[in-house]
Amino acid sequence: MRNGVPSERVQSDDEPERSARPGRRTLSREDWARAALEAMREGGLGAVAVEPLAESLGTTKGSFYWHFKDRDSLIQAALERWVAESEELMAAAERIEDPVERGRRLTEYAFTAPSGADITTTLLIHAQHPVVGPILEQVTRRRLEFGARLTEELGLPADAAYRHALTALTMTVGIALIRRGAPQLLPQGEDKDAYVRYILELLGPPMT
Amino acid sequence: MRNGVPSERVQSDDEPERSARPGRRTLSREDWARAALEAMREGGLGAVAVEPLAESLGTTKGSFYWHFKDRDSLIQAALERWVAESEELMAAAERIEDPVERGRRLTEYAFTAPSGADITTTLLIHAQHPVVGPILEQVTRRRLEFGARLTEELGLPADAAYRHALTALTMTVGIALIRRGAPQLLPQGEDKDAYVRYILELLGPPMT
DNA sequence: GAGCTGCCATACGCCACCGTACGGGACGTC
DNA sequence: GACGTCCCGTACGGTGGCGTATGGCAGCTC
Repeated sequence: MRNGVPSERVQSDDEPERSARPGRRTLSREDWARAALEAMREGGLGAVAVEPLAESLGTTKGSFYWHFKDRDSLIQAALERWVAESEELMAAAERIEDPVERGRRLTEYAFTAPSGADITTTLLIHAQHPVVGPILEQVTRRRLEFGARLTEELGLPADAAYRHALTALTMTVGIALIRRGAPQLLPQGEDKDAYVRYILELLGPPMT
Repeated sequence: MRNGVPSERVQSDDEPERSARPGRRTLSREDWARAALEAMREGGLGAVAVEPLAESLGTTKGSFYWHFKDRDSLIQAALERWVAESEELMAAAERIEDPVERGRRLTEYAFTAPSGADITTTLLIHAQHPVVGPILEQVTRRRLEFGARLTEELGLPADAAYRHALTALTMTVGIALIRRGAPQLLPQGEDKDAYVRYILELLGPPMT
């Protein structure tokens, strides 16, 4: 979903308008929310700043304050998109029949996805923010329950399943943070694959 | 004016002067560094801000810029204290004879210490900062080597030992972050003890 | 007791960002 | 072709932080 011109009409041909707003004349609330979420992935919550975002969208604050009450409501809108994405992801996982394969794929995804694919870590960092905190908790709780339920299907009792899901979350978050801040410390190249396998083995078969 | 009497002399008896500067007349560079490190533990790197810190020390920026060139050099000084603390901690651990006991104690400490005891997670968050990044990497690398060496003493080959140390770091960091941002998701009360035991078991006996 | 030095207070300019006020262009509608 | 609505540009004031300039007081030194 690149910024594919949501409600556009003509844009006869090429003029790229030299700004980050290809041929559009007006921006929608969703454009702002999308851009905010993107900025958040790349630069954290601090990058969700009205003026810089306006600049990168090739417009001004005037546009922003037309669509939004204030910065917090932009953050809210961006995070609502994220919530939807998260739900979608879980729904997609649900469509994988074999629970073992399902678990393997999810775990592998968590540890190999491009850094910035998921913003849980970023949000955890800013969980004190009044908008971020509640949404983060809600999403994370749902994910944990999802993971726990999935693990129960593998035959574990409920409490062990929750512990397992929590451990997977912890590892995911920890690795994401280290990858962000000190990637030199993580195994590189071929060692990396071995390390991922090691983690998958550590978390993968919850036969405890 | 009106604040805590900077140039006071006697302070006849015990009154703690209600400001953060009990009976002292002048502040030292070390006072600033100490306060900065403390602020960092509690409020992250952002809390290491000259004017607020001055306020909380009962003084003004004038003092600060007498002792330091700029904010970065304060951060540097604070982190140097942290480096020393870290070395000290490892030296203390070295004094525990039995390697098994040593490992157990270290691991337990890592997962039960009061939140904010170690600022690794905080620093990881701000690892892009030119002063933070290098120091963090240096300290973390030394800790990983320390942990790996310790694990080797338990009989593991070098690569497995490093992986183990890295995993312990990852878990520590992950838990610290979740504890900071969404502690409701972690087991509370009595479940908590069971969870800690679970983690210790997961990491503890590296018999792989 | 004059001066020198160490330490601090205060005021200032600068920057980045937030939010508001208000004006004005573009476009559909009649 | 006037008008209203939608959307945006721009200027302004406010906040919080950084760094600088400069003045001044306290104690010591002689």
